[in-house]
Amino acid sequence: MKSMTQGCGVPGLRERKKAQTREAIVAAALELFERKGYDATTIEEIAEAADVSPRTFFRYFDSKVDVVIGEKDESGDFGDQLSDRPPEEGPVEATRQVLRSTLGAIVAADPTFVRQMRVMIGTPSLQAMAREHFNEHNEEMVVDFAARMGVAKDDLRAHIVASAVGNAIWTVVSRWVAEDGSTDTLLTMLDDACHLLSTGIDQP
Amino acid sequence: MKSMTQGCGVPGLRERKKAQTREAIVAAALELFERKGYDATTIEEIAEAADVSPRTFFRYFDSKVDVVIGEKDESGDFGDQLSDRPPEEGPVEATRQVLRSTLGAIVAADPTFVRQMRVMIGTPSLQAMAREHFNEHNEEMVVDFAARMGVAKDDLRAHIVASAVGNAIWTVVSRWVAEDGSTDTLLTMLDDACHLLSTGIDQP
DNA sequence: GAGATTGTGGCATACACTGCCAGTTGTCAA
DNA sequence: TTGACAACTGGCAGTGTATGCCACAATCTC
Repeated sequence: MKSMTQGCGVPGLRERKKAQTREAIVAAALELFERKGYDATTIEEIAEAADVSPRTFFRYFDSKVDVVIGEKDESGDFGDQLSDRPPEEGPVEATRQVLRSTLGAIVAADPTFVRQMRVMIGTPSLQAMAREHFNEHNEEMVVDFAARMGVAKDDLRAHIVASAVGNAIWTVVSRWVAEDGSTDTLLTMLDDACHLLSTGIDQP
Repeated sequence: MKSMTQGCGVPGLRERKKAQTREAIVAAALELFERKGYDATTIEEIAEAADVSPRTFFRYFDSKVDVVIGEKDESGDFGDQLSDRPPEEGPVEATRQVLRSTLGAIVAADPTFVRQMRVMIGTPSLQAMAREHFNEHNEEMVVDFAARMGVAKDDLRAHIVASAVGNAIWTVVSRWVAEDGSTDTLLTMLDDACHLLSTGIDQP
């Protein structure tokens, strides 16, 4: 009743067409967003450029922002990777180690990532949601951090730390996208930020 | 051509009516948001309850979220207060000192503040914007923090710190609104959070 | 009170988004 | 190959937010 795709191997014509349509919508949308701005671009224009009906657009994306934000769970099992880090590492250090191996992979795997980020950064009405999207794994962080810090899951401090770390990642990535593009720079910036948080902001 | 209000003293009937209408809209909106939820409440219902036309609603508020988020600049001259703190204080400590004297005043001065916060917290689609609203003074923090840290205004670290502090404030206030209500608790939570950030997250 | 200014309501419109229904296309089994 | 079934698609109607425009009414100034 469920999978009519051939269990393995070739995805089947229907699946391929779907992927194709999705790609067409993303490509058309990003091109328009970059050219005339996110707010000035209508669903109708995207649909027309992608050669589908507006109704179909909403079958692939729940909303206009989803084309830019979309793609949940880019980094798979973030929570698991975090809990695999040795317990003697502090919250910041553990996160930094996970990100060092994850972040580069994400950037490399998804060629539209940087373009999406640029649209997010360049569109004020999107920034709030974009930041929230980067805090997607916040809850997993809270759980792991609480364990590392030896406090309860609902302890204020675990939430403070998760929030600080999550938003630091957003700050780093958004600045990196705006200025540069090399993975080395990204990791250097990440180290900088983590060092600051892990050793204390007010310390000289 | 500008002020037809009597320069001083009595605000004039027109001004009073405007304030009255605005209050009626806020009251009606909050009451409805609390009773049936933010998303399930329409502008039309708010307008009807406040006894104005939907069109007039949009003359007082740019959007539905503005009724909840609105009221820019609750804490007046945050940037000035920050730069008035002695330079030997670190970014976190300086912010904490300013907030200790400011936060209580804000809460006390605006009786609808807590109700608005509760709606924000209880409405997923609002949380992103609410967080952003709390980062309203982010730019001022960046400028002051950069000076305290002896780095340039566009240095990554200044931004990281401002982001960490801003979101810590949001975390503290939102948890405080959800659990308690006394000013003492608020200040204790603030101290906790600041201590963590100022001395270093990964330090035991 | 006369005239200028400003607040208000109603109307038309644009855009995001959803439910519904009919028509087409891909899939699987006989 | 063919026919039944499921999934994809487009069009239409409708809701809700938000904006521009115009006429009318209330307030303010003189």
